[in-house]
Amino acid sequence: MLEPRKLEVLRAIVEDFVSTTEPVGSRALAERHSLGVSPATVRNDMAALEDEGYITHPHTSAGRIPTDKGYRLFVDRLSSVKPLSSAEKRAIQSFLEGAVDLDDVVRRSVRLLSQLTRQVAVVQYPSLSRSSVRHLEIVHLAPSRLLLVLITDTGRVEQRVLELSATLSEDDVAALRQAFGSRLHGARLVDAPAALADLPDAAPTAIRPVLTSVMSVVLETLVDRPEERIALGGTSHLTRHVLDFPQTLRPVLEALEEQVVLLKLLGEVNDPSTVHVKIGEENNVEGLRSTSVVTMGYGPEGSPYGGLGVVGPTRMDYAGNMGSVRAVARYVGELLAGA
Amino acid sequence: MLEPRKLEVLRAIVEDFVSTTEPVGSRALAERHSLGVSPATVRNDMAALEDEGYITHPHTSAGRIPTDKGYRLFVDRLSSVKPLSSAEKRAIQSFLEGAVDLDDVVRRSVRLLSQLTRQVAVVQYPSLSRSSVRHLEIVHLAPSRLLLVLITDTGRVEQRVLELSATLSEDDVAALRQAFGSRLHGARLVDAPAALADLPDAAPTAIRPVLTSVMSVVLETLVDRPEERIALGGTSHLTRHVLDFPQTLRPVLEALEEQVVLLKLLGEVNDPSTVHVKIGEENNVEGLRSTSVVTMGYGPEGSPYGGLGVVGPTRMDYAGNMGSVRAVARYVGELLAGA
DNA sequence: CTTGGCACTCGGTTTCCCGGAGTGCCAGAG
DNA sequence: CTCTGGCACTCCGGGAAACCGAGTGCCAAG
Repeated sequence: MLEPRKLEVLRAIVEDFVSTTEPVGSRALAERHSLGVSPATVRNDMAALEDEGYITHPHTSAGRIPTDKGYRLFVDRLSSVKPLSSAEKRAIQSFLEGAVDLDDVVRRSVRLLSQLTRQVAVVQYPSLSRSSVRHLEIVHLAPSRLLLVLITDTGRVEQRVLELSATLSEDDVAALRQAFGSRLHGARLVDAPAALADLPDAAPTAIRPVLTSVMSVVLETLVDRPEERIALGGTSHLTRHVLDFPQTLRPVLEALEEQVVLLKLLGEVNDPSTVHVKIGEENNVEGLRSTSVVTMGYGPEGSPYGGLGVVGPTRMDYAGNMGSVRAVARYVGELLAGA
Repeated sequence: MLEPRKLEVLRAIVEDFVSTTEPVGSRALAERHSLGVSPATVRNDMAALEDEGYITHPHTSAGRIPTDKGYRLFVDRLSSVKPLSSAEKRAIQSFLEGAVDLDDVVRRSVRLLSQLTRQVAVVQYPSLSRSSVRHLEIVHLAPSRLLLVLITDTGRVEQRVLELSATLSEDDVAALRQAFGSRLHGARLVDAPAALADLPDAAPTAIRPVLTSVMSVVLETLVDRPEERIALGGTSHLTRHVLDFPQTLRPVLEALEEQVVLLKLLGEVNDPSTVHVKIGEENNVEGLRSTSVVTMGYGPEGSPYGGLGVVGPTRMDYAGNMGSVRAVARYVGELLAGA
């Protein structure tokens, strides 16, 4: 069942099919890969592989193509992540370093990934909930109007305007600024509620009512609205694979337009230690059942900022795409950590 | 050449073709539209319309389809913008009002437009260069590190971190804040250079070097980087029209991925007084030559915030799409003006 | 100017046929 | 027991031929 030659045959089938898009037959296979055996022998192995579910027939008199299970085995045991050339690495680095702000980093990453892999690229903005507060600014727009600006360590900025029932003096605002600033600075967003717990009691009674209403908005912004954003690019690459998507690419495009779906995709496994691959039916997302998804988290291990990856036909260059995803994830992680 | 009946025939052809996607013949046309004449007469008119370039033949024995020129005439003279139902209007309003910040407004507009029109929707973020400063905040992150946060009247936020060679005291920062704040508050971004012109001279010599370097970054952020952003959605609708795009939809998707292209599209005519339509070859953008684009500016007349619109096959429901685009543009304009 | 009639064109569909690629199986050799 | 060559069989894909029908252009008459 795991005889080396059969594995070798499977590898050959995957490689040939990925590069030619055509079902591969025993003769061609025996010729192109120096397996040292005759087509007939290959046929026997193929039959066995088919019995075990690694490959199929589109129809009787056609060559074989890998099944999802076949790809899975290929990814797990037969291929390794392909490192990028040093030229590519340099290109990535310099392209990413040209970014002026977080938005730019994300946009560039998307472009980079989709160009490297020639697939659809997906990049999640650094998650709010896992970041910490670099700065919380409270701006006094008008007597009863405040603007909160939250800046995280990953460069993300969130802002909120809030209308108060009372009017405030500059001193009041300064007091608020001080109260929140001292408690939140450097704190992780998830820890915000704890950090602020004693605030109402500690504050001067005069501003207490205002303070609590500001506090609720602050907490809401920091914690309750883990509104995650996603950037997407390279969808035109999908059209190259029209043949690969039986029911046309409609459902795929639809799925990709759903932020929620993408978040689920990247959220399921976004640990920055290794690349993850979901193949075909393994995807829990209806509509992406005919695609494969290669993802990886970026940022510090254990508390990643977010995830990124590519989506393409199951017939994809796994080794290469995994290499690109890994490389980009690492650079983005470093870049944001250093920012 | 402009006899009413011939125009009527053209209208009928456009309407039928748009709704059926099939070349329309003289018989069907005479039946379905009560023109009061026989198919033979219609044929004569059709021949004339063809001579004048408003319609064509895909092949000898097929019905007629409108040319770009035909659609143009149709849009200009034969159809009027279709107002939305009041239910639709209410839906738009309530959906847009639910937005919590600018990003959300834009995202919702895209979604709204693409759902209303069932086409690809494009929305430009409020242009920086045409907005004015609501607030410029200078935050003292570290002794020699400042964070600038610019908030415009349309709710857009831009931020920049800058490293200084000198270290600053809190008082210095307060002075900077005061210097910039007083001059910029409420100023239009384009007027920023003028507003700041006298600043170096007026400032205390102590902070002058710092001030000029801050100033250059401020100006760069405000003026030199009119980096416009675009949101896009509904691309899956394109797949419905695979038939309409001869060379597959590849080039269309590619064009849509280019921010620059989209900006050009929306930039060319984004005045908020009327809806604009570009049909097929009228588009200067290679790759969108087989599509039509319906656009409109939003915001105050004369100084719009930005533009929005939809992109679809030339065979589209012009009246309906124009109505939707206009309605959304108006609501978005009002919403941002009131913010 | 409009209309009915009519011959003609031509694309789309269906049917049929054939070649070729590829398989599965078997019997013999190592 | 494994590998190999041989061989019959399957079946897709493409090309040719035939057919159908929608639609046109034109003409002669109302």
